[in-house]
Amino acid sequence: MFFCLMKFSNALIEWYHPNKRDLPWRDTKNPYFIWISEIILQQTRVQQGLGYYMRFIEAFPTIESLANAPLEKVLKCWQGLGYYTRARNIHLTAKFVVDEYNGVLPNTYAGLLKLRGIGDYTAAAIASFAFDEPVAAIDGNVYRIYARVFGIYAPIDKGVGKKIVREIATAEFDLKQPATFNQAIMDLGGQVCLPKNPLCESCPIKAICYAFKCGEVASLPVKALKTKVRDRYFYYILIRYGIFTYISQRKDKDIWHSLFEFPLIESYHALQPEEVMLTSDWVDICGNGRVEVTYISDEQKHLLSHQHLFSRFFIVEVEKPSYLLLRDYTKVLINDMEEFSTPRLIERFLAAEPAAKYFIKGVDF
DNA sequence: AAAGCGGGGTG
DNA sequence: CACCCAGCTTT
Repeated sequence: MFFCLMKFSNALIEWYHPNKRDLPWRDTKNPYFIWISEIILQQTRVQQGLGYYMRFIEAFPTIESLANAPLEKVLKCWQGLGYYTRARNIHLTAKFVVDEYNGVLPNTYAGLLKLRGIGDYTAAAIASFAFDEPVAAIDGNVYRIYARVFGIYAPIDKGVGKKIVREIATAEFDLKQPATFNQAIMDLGGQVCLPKNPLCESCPIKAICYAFKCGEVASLPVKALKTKVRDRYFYYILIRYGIFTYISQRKDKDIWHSLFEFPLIESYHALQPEEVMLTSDWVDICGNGRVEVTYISDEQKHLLSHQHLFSRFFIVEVEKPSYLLLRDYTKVLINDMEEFSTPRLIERFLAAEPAAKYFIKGVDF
């Protein structure tokens, strides 16, 4: 048994040294950089996170610079990455650490775990990478690898399966090289033990892998939870009031918390453009004065993992802003829109030809 | 324990 | 189309 336990780590780390990915957050022991990288990489592929990481530490090279920045600047840096609560929490925690801990991040798993936005995995990752604390970091890769290697059929997205994997991960963990072991097993998951069509022939631990030996690779790991997808219909009103438009910031308990958007009419079933323009919301937003609709976009389909959004953009010139716009929305220069963090859906429309022609530059009549 | 939260890559 | 990604927080 002991022999078997040692073999896992040895084979893994022997594979890792010549095959490790060269990633910028691996060149440092700076806890701040490692923390930022781990938050960015939550539910995010390394390839997608790389550019964001480089831009983020360029914009906020120290925890103090992050703490002192306005939230809007942090969100703008996060634009397009998704799970925007991460950006809010990273900012909250930076301020907290600067105020309460003199700018020094906790140097233990237990201390890190108390911070907002840092859960079990992230605390273990930072503690092992930055401080060499011997604690197993268990992410999606690790669940998959142990479920396959040890033939765990308990769903890894439920309590029992997680508990079993945690026990195995603790037993297999290499106490002598915490950082290397955690990096190595995640690299194996990211490069070899892939969710679909894993490269088993190139795997350093295929000889001890239950799933490989029993032909169960495609059936493991087991997942129980299904995310159900909801349809929503978004109709955005891009007001043109001279060189100004109106925007608002999204509330919590919904998608895109804290991001900026145009006045929105939401429906739970599809509406034709004419129907949108007959709603009371339309009247409230556009007012009773002279209104000219200069552009109506095609329906844009925007897919989130848990919602399907069907949306349309209306560009509307108004003579004077409605009471609702004055009361509930912020007047901004159209040319300043790029300063605000917006959902990808809006970012894309603003970057497209119709917006430039009908909204940003205006219409010649 | 389960649901909610983005966006993009991949087969 | 479904599934998944260096998960966390709230309910």
